[in-house]
Amino acid sequence: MIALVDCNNFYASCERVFRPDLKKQPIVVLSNNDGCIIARSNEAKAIGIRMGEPAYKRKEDFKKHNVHIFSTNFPLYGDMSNRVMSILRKNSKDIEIYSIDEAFLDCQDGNLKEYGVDIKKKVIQWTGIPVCVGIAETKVLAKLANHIAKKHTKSGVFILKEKQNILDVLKKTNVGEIWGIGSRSAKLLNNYGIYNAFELISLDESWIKRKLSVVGLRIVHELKGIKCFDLDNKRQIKKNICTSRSFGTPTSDYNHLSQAISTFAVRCSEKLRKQQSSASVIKIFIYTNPFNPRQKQYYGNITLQLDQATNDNQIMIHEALKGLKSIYKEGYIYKKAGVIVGNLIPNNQIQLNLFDNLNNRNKYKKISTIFDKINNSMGKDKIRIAVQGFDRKWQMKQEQLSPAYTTRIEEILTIKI
DNA sequence: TCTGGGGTCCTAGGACCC
DNA sequence: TCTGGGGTCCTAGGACCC
Repeated sequence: MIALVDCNNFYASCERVFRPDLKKQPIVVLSNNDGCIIARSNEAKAIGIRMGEPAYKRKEDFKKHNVHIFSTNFPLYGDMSNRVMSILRKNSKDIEIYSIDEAFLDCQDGNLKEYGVDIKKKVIQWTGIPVCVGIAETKVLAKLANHIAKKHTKSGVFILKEKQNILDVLKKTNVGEIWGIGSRSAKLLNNYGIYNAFELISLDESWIKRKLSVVGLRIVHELKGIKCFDLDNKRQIKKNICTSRSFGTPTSDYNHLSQAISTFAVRCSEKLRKQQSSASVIKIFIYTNPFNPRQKQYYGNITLQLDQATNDNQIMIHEALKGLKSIYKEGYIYKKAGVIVGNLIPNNQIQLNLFDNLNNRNKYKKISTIFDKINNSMGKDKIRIAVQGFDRKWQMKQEQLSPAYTTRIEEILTIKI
């Protein structure tokens, strides 16, 4: 059996752990740049605040209902996530950490209800984060079970096992609510008169394959209790890595862009070194604000092949700026920029280039290692390449940032007794 | 009237997830 | 004034091979 443990309103719950005064209060967490609403407490959901809405459109509701607003605080959420996951790891045979706030657990077919309740109790008691648990035979069904646990149970635990029970649930599940069926596929199915999961699994399989490809067919199999997705416990190695940001203040200044792009290139290199791989291609993009119809629009992007796969700060900056130079156009107001590195190769499998004209790669490598050492202990970008800049006028807005309670010693919680 | 059969690799675009 | 960031997988079609 597979259990899906999913944290409730994760980011909002993280903020609340350290602000017990906000119990039962509406909370929202905003995306980078304080742009969109990306997490809501139950109270905020009840007001009708939707996921992904631009925050400025809800300003009045925030005021009217006294909604507490937070900028994203990823160091905090990442750390809280690690705490939750370590508890789950200790309480299961095998675990797949699927995202920052959910994990699939391999669980014995014993007293499942007791198991789920126990996990839920431990996590809330040891971290302060409420979770729900759904248990079933396949991942897709476990997802469904979790959904029911969240919406329709008091205990926050739901076991989806008996055949008749499953069919009843499928009849009440809209196709769009199934994990892996997105809005496009849901619309397509609706057009053919298929509305719920039971109707979906009753269809001819060759038709499903034709319309929804093997991806859809696998989902249908999983709904029928046939396992197609195994627990994946070692997917840490990424195939692409991206660092991109919207700017707090849009800019047309080339220097701002080069500061941003070189900083993103360094971020990508750091992520590469962390997973011990190197990139063979790098893509750079810059674009104007697509939501502003009165502005001249431009989307510039270029992909560069590297002579030899690398994860070095300086080489990556060099290539990124070469790319930026070729796509930059004067007279546009840029809102967002980013760097994507791809064709990632494990460091010990890099193909050397016969015509490599960079004969001091080892020296660069040592410098990057030292950068990591200093920045890991002293703070991000404490030591940096000059072109990354110091004034950082383009940096994102985070006006409602909560303290990094668990990862920065000077921001640790003070308790008065 | 009528033109084979069997492969690989790469890329762009679509669909999906959190 | 004001709209996030980071991923994965699959397919069709092109270009190529014998």
